[in-house]
Amino acid sequence: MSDWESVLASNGHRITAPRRAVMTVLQRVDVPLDAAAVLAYGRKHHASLGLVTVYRTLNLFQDLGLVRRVHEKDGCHGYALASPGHHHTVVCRRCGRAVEFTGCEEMRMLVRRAEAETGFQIEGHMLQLSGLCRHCIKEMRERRALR
Amino acid sequence: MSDWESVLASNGHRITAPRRAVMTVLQRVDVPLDAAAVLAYGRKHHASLGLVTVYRTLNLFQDLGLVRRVHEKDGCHGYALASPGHHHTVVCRRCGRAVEFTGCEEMRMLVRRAEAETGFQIEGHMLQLSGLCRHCIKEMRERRALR
DNA sequence: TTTCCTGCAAAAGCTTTGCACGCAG
DNA sequence: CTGCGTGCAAAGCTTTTGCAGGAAA
Repeated sequence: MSDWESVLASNGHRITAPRRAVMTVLQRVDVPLDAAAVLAYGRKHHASLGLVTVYRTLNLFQDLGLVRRVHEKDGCHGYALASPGHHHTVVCRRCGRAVEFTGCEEMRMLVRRAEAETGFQIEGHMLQLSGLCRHCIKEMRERRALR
Repeated sequence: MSDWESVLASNGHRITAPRRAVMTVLQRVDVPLDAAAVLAYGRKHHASLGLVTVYRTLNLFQDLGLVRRVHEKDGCHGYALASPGHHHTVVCRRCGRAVEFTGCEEMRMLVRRAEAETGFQIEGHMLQLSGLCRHCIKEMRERRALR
């Protein structure tokens, strides 16, 4: 039984074909997908998959912490696999690839300053970096070389 | 002519009553508001304000950098006034108040590490802190004292 | 006067609900 | 066997588009 399956089972949820299909899609694609995209890819694994089930499954997975919403400048409805625990996302501005990384000790000073400046008692943060992924850096370099 | 009015004017947009109403609302409230909320408050300043105009105005203001979308765990459709330039938001998890603060020199090390770990060439970031505002800290302290 | 802007109505998306059937446990 | 999970249809929301009248510059 894989990791996510035991999370489901131990919370009293069943392992079903649609849920497997959704999880497979998210595991194989590292770009955040919206519900419609999960449906499209998911049907390759479970032909009768329905959009409603995709929504319900994504919501369930999100509640269980298996999946995470990725916020983009516009329309923040992307879902991506979530590694357990606190972590951050790096999104490629060109192709949309999203990679996670952990650790944020470096932010301690910043948080302290923000508390002093705003009077807030800070408990958490959401950090998302954006830039170009390895792949796109290479492609842009090659394209430039052609000229 | 106030600051935001010159931004509009210099970009070839007109200063109108609905736009003034929307801007007034955002200037007076420091909680991120969605379109419906802007409409409700805005009607106190311009009774005939319509929802469609609110959407169009918020989109325009966003394009001009006058207004900024605030992302929340669920439903990221809050709009708040944006100070010019790069800055971050601190949101109160209890009352929703949002305050901005600037500066992120402290993140340089983190960004460097993320680049090394992910292979991305990082260009920007979106940071949002959450916690309790001064106001809510006080209220919770008082409530606890009552028991 | 000339456009741009507005508000209404309607369309277009996106997400959730209701319900009967089917399958996991 | 039981009852959770599924898929369809339809409802519910949020956001955008089309259009004619009205106001800013």
